[in-house]
Amino acid sequence: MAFLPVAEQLAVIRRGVEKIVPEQELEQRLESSRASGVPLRVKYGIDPTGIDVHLGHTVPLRKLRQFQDLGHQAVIIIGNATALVGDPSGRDQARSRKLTPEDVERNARDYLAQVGRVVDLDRAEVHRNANWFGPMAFTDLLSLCGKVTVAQLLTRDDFSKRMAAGTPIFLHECLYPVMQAWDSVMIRSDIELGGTEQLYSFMLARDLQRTQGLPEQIGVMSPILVGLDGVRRMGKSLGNYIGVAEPAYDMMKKFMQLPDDCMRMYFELLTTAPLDDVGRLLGGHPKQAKLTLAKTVIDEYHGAGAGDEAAARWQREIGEGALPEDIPIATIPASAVQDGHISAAQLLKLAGLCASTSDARRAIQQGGAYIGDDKRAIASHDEAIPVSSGMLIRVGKKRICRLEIGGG
RNA sequence: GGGGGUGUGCCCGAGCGGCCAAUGGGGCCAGACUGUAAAUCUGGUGGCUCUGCCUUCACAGGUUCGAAUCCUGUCGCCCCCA
Repeated sequence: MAFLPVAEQLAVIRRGVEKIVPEQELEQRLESSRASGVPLRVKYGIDPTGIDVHLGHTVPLRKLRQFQDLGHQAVIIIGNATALVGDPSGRDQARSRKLTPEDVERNARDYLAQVGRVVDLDRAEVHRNANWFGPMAFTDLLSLCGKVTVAQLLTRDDFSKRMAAGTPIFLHECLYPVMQAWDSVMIRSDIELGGTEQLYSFMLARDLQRTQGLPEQIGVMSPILVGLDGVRRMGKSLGNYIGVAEPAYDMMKKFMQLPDDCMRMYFELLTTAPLDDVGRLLGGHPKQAKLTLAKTVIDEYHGAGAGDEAAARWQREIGEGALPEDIPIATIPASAVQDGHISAAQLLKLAGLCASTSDARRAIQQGGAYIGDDKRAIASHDEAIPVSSGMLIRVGKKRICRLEIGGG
């Protein structure tokens, strides 16, 4: 296939990209690729530790797809070697559940299935880095380490910060960037995609590629997508993410809770809407803009029309306070009911709306617990509530269930 | 190998023998307001058979009428020396 003129390619590539290093080389590389008709090899790697792909991951993934659509070769690295050692950033979790090779492989497959929603896997190369790290002898590893100095490692932002803060840095974590860089050597990447925090690893890859007599890769770095809290990066452990596999309505609810300030970034990184249009939209009512944002992204993952449908439901249930479509059923044992009554705090706890009776007492005391379709507030924790199957119980705005009185 | 620090509730961080279920901040929850945004205000944030009782301050022992606070040991982390 013929490549688009370089200027047009650059326009696509630059959108939503924070940093390209080295900037000038990208244009040259695109020129020579177009002249020779050889696609560039565009690398994106991830460790299959967790399995929920969220919108934060899709930022570089979308970029990868864009490169594919421009006719370049996507190369996905599954870090199944690195994943086995344990994720350096989540130390507590890494310790509590050690991943087995089987876990990692299952995660990898699961992960690829989700990635397929963004990237065209039929046109992508997929490599597992255990293929080259597995057979590597210890002496090979040593010689690889011989190419990197500790001072270099410490220039990394996160390491130096942790040094300063006195938090532990484990030796194997130091090897992470080295391994990642070696991946680039092995697959001969021309371009690597990732977040800006990857700068160090990307540059290290250039060093290693140079020593191996290979062309040096260019880093194309996306900004970090902030999560739903609008402050920290989107991440699974922070619980502030929207997963690509989530139901449309769940996505909708989460989008509508997004702080207004984040909308521009989300539009730029998660949609292809022309930025001029986005600017106009953001000039209007923020709620309208947010709806548009949500619908655009939801349509992408759930098909055209899914966004409108989710938005309509949101308007009904949240905007107008109608009852949710899917109210969970909470079963409480008949033995807990006496003469058709049960004490309020017990009820909330047994129904699973409150974690403990103490918690339930607090909720009631603060006027946040309601019963019945008319949302009557419960007055006191020891109030005897007449219960029957089918009655509604709620705590706050989000916790709701329908009661079912079971046997036993 | 030696020496010195440090370990508190979801997180950060006070407390350093009784008045400590433990100050403060963040987060989170509930109420008001609202666009289930932000900002703001109020209250809450170990458990229970709740005017009281029980279990918490790395872990295990000990000293005391009484310990998160003192002692001993174990473990983790940090720093310095070799």
